[in-house]
Amino acid sequence: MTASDQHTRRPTLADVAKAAGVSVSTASIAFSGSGPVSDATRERVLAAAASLGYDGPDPRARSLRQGRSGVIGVVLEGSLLYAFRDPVTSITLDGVATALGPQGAGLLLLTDSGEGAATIDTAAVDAVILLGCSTRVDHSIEVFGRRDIPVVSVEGPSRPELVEVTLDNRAASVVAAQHLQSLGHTRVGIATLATADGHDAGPVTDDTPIAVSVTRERLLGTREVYPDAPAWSSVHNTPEDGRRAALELLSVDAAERPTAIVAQADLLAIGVIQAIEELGLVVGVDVSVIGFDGIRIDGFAHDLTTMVQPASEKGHAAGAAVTALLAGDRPDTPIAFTCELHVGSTTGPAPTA
Amino acid sequence: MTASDQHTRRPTLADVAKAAGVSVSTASIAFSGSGPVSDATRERVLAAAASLGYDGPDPRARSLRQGRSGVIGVVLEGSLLYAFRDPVTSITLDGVATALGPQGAGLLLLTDSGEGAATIDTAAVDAVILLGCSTRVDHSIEVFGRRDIPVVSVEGPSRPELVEVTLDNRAASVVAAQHLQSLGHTRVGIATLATADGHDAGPVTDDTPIAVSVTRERLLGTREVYPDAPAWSSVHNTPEDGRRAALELLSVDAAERPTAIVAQADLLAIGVIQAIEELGLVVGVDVSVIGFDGIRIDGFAHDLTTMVQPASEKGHAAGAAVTALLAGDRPDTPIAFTCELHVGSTTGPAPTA
DNA sequence: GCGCGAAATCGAATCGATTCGACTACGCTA
DNA sequence: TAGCGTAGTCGAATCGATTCGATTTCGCGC
Repeated sequence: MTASDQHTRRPTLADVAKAAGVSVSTASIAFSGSGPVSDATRERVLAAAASLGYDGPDPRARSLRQGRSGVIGVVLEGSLLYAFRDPVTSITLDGVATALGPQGAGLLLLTDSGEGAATIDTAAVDAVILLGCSTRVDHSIEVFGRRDIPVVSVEGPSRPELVEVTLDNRAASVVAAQHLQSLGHTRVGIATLATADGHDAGPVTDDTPIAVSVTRERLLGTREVYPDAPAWSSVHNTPEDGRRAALELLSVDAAERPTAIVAQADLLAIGVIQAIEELGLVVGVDVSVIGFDGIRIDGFAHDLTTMVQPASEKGHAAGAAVTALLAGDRPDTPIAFTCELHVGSTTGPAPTA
Repeated sequence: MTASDQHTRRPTLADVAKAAGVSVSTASIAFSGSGPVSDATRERVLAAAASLGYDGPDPRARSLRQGRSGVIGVVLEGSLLYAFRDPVTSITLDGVATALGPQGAGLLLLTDSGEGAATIDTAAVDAVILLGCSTRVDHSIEVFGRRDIPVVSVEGPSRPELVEVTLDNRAASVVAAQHLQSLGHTRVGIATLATADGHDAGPVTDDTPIAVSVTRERLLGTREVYPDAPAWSSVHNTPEDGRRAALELLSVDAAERPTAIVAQADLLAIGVIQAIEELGLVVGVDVSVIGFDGIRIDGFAHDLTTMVQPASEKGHAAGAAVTALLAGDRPDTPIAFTCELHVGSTTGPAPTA
């Protein structure tokens, strides 16, 4: 090593140790605090570090040696744009962050879509949280299993080796449907979420394969009450897609037309309401609308009837589960959450005509 | 190593190499594709890997050796909850992700708030993108500089060593104010974003120190046209905070009352409108409202007058800048974006009374 | 005054890959 | 047939820390 190298190269712990006149192991201890060091030594090490411009151990080296990176992977369905457009995702993620907060683990965003698939198995994560993913991630789950990386699945795929955080999607959908039933509705239409990542929007029959568990469970719940209800799937959880679905469902003879629409998500419901109004119909009178999620939509004109889910708690539970798993405890699984019916002004008695 | 260890321990590249009867270096090349290998050898290595359940190189070891982790840090202001509640953040982040997409770099979410501060300097990131951060991250920027970690600041702090992606916040705010001026408004109130992370809401005078550059620039722009306009700062960019700000600004004698309110963000504007309506006034008639951002608010009843900013492009530029920096190119800085005035129905002529 | 345990420090092994330089063998040209 | 370039392979160094076991030093009780 020449003198000029010393200017170029970033200082390492070895340089600091040499400058402080101690061994590398002692310097390491002085930084990490694991093990006994005299105050004098520690100060000497820290002083040497400061004068060399050393900012602490290289995280890469540290994580190799310790086998932990301090990073939790969060796998989202589809693109970030659509993932975060749904407030439920943000709120859940915030719950995760708060549960993880104290340790200050970083959250690494990953998606289960095409390109990212290379990354998802490649990332240096200590644990993984799947947020509403489809069966597409099955392969990755196996890889994580072989690597002893704990996986928490929030309303995602179900497998024995992973910890699940669940919502009573099916039961809640039954409650929602019964609410409509109690109002006298007999003809309802269903606006579903995506059946599988990358699939086009279109009619959903009993034979349609559904890879996304949330979509499947909510549909099954509704069909328990309304077995023959026509359903139309969307690609994204957005008002635009909900609007399109509603237009499809409502474009039939007036005699056949649904008097109520079950939307599998509030964002879809917003679009459904928009479509109804475009058709010159009155929401809650001509056509009732019930959503799912219970998000607060700022400045939204209607008080949406919906199944309110505890998104923040869900995220918090997922974060806590990760913490437990990393500590060696295996939490009881599944960790189940339930929804509550909120009756707003978008549902009303079935029109008598 | 005993036989039982082989069952416990995860296989390493060395194990694979031994099983395939090749050297570790050859096995490495067979996996990474860097360097010549005969097809026969590669197949033998891959077969050995498959039979041992080896899923590719350990990312920790790889990143130590290569000095790169494939992870880009994204530093957000405040908590994730509030960060993602603003659609601008999500959209920008998605822009970043698309620009980074092909390489499949992961995005590591970091916040500049208290606890995370330990993490932010500790994370193994190849580059960092600051999204609208305050001066609080100044120390971290220095650390990144010493570590040769490129930093891109999107509407964040400005320093010579970092690449900046900017918005014409000040000029756009002038345009917004001039729009009100052209409508005859003389008394306007300003609902600002947070002046500094952790600060309480309250009046903003010329002496108030403002650590968040976005807040400062937009305020300066408005004050160029309306030097004496009273301003009230919020803590979070939410309708609730906007509503409170509006109630503060409007709770004066009718003669003194602003006929228009400039909100520094659309989410604030929504709350402002809500407050106006609560007071029994008519938006766009009694009190005009202009926002900033140009987000589409699903199902929102009003067509908000606002300065539309290219959030996605901003994110994309930031991602592209990171890519360039990592490739060794230093992009021209700052990379500047401009806003456009969208005139909706929430602004109208100043009341003549 | 002797011995013992704890505190402080050190040297060396280790984490699991990538990469560099060296070596072999082979095919091609003159 | 001698010479040369290249594809293929290997061994060893390296990335920068943490951690284990050993060694030294010191204080204290008996």
